[in-house]
Amino acid sequence: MQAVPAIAATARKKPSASIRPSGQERQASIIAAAAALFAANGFKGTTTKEIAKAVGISEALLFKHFPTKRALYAAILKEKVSIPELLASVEEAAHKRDDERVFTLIAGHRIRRGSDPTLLRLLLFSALEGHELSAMFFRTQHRVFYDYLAGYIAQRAKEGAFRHVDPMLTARAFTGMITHHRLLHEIFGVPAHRGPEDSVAAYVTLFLDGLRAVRPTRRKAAGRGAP
Amino acid sequence: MQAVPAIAATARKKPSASIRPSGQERQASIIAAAAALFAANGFKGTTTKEIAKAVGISEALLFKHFPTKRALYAAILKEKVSIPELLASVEEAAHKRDDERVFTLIAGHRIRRGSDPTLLRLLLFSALEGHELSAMFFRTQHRVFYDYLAGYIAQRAKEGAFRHVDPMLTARAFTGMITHHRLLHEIFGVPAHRGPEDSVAAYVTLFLDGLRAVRPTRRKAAGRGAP
DNA sequence: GCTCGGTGAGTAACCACTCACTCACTAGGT
DNA sequence: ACCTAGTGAGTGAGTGGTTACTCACCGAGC
Repeated sequence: MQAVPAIAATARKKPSASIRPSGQERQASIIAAAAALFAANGFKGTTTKEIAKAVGISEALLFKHFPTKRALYAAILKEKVSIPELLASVEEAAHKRDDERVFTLIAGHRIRRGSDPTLLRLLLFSALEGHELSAMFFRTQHRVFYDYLAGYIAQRAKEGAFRHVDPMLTARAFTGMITHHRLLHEIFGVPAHRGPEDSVAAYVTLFLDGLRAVRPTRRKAAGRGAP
Repeated sequence: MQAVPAIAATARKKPSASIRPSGQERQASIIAAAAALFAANGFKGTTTKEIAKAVGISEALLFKHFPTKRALYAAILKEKVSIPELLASVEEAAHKRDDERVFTLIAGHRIRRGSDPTLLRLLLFSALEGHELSAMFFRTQHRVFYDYLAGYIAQRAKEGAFRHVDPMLTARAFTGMITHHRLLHEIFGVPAHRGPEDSVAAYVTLFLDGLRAVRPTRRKAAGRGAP
């Protein structure tokens, strides 16, 4: 719904001192404006006329840069959706067996990703609308992310530091804890309960303590009374 | 994308023994067919022509039953999205302080909800596309669900059974653990790791142990070696 | 003078929605 | 028993507006 007037303003027709932007500059400004619109309204909900207006150019020029609407959409997804660069620092922490740091790094990364509403909406829309690139992204993301975390959990369990849990289930559970909060807020409009970053420590502590806990002796119904 | 031929078949023109369906029956069959299409392709991605074809009637008749496409969509959301009936059994378990049962009931309910792809997609699409009813649903859902769970966690912490955690954060974390798994599978096409129901126990154990754990003595980097 | 950034004015297809109309059946008067 | 007026289910053939995309044509700078 929301337009992107800031971008359009940089490209207005000025009869005097006309610094005509190069093809690449134009392409970048088109992608920026279109990404915002696609994120807000989805692929079907966005018209090429709207995009052209937001950039400040004619529809015809839009089709000089991208042969079809779908090609523009694909270019945006390809640009926005990149494999994260977090693995180096995580691997270092993992080598040191610094569980807190491993989980904190991963949680922080997820929160940062989830806090970009444009990216979040773009990804959800593309998945729901069944765009091929979205499926590919998740396959890749899955490999570098969930598989790594699951592997770490399995290793720590073997070393006796964690309880014996299902590693992949646990990796997904941890990720879900983080992203659900962001999803509720960014997509469903539920008010944010805390600042995104200062909840990381709380999540990590809660989760790690669960992983490390020695199973308590079965004490069913410990303590009685109305809630 | 997928048509609903079964429904259409019941309403074909048969010169002999023509049992014309009543208005209410028609209305129900329209809602069923349209819900499947809206869930698959979203509001903007579904045409009234497609819906009429799926039901097996003319477009004109569709507009005799629902004044606009939007009204049909609203009727579907209103029907599909109902407040869950789970609170009675949960309250009983909560009164008995049966933590396992409280969390298991809630987890099971979330999984059952999340396992209906039509409902899940309908809800996500409507939230992304900004339909008013979706926001309302989540406000209601939030009250009866998250608030209750957070209240229970706070109470149990006060009684000394749980550690002192942020109750709302913890309630959302638990819910997120459950739904993320379903989201990955149903929306993003990540293969299911386990059957949905048999992961409940694993989640609950992991989470409850985290809540009950006595904070372990700080032991940074316990155990070394390559992963 | 030729390329490149840029456009106004289209076009065919598609969209939600309308209209004038048919058909099968029923209730009631005669 | 028969006519008839009414009713509700149902439709073919549109309507005006919108959509993605095209094309012939500019004007400025190298």
